[in-house]
Amino acid sequence: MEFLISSKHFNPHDTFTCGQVFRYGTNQGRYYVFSMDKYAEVFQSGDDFIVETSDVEYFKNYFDCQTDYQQIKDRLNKNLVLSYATEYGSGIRILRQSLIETIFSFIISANNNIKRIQGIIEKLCIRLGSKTPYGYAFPTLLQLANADKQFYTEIGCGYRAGYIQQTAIELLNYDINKLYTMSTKDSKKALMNFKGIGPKVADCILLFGLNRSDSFPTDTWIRKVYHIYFEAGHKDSEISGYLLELFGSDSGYAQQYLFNYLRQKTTK
DNA sequence: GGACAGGTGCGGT
DNA sequence: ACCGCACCTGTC
Repeated sequence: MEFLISSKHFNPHDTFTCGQVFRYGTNQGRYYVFSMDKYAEVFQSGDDFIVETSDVEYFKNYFDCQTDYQQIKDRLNKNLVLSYATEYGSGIRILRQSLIETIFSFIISANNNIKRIQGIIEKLCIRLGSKTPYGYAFPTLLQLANADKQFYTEIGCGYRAGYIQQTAIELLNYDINKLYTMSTKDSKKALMNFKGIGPKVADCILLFGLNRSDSFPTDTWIRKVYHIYFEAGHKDSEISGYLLELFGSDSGYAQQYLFNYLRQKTTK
């Protein structure tokens, strides 16, 4: 089965390469992506992209199809830097991902590079996840909690091995649904009680796993953006607070456009 | 071969 | 609260 997304505010390259997701790739001109135990392929057809998947409803939500990106861009474009960034990454969508997958993916991402993160997550899926018709699923919480620390070391998690193992076990006895109903601020505090989740990782989980667009992950790239285009010499917590105030509930979108803008320009 | 990666935990003020 | 520092390890 398949459905269409207009290319006006979407393309898979912008969306997948702006750092929010790790299990994607290209094959013969098509993009493919995994999410938990689900899978989709994306390819262009005229002015649209076709999403081919066995779970249409899941991926319509995943690709944030009910959000009006024109309105978001109109608001953000009042800021000069953002007007360049939204033009540059016009096809970015914020993916509505699974909470468990974002929690563990972003613990792994801390002080790590994307290539290595992808390798670790792939091994994680192959060795712990269930087999599906198209590949291996991201492990369930139970599968993650049943693996020991040595396993996580073996697949290359380094000093994060203990964080992952501990957090998986603690989450087993935690009512994860609370995170959906709490305020963004309280959810962030709750997330930061788990090992391996600091302010940056918590913001990523809020934005990508809990759909809280009123969070602004401040990483090395955003720090650079801020110091180049906004002001110099501020601490992370101040940067995050300032940008959050500036962009409000559009913060998450602003963050992705800015991240993409600087990273693509400086790594090419 | 050393610095770098989408930071975090920990101990010391 | 707010620093400063050590930290696994593949990749360049």
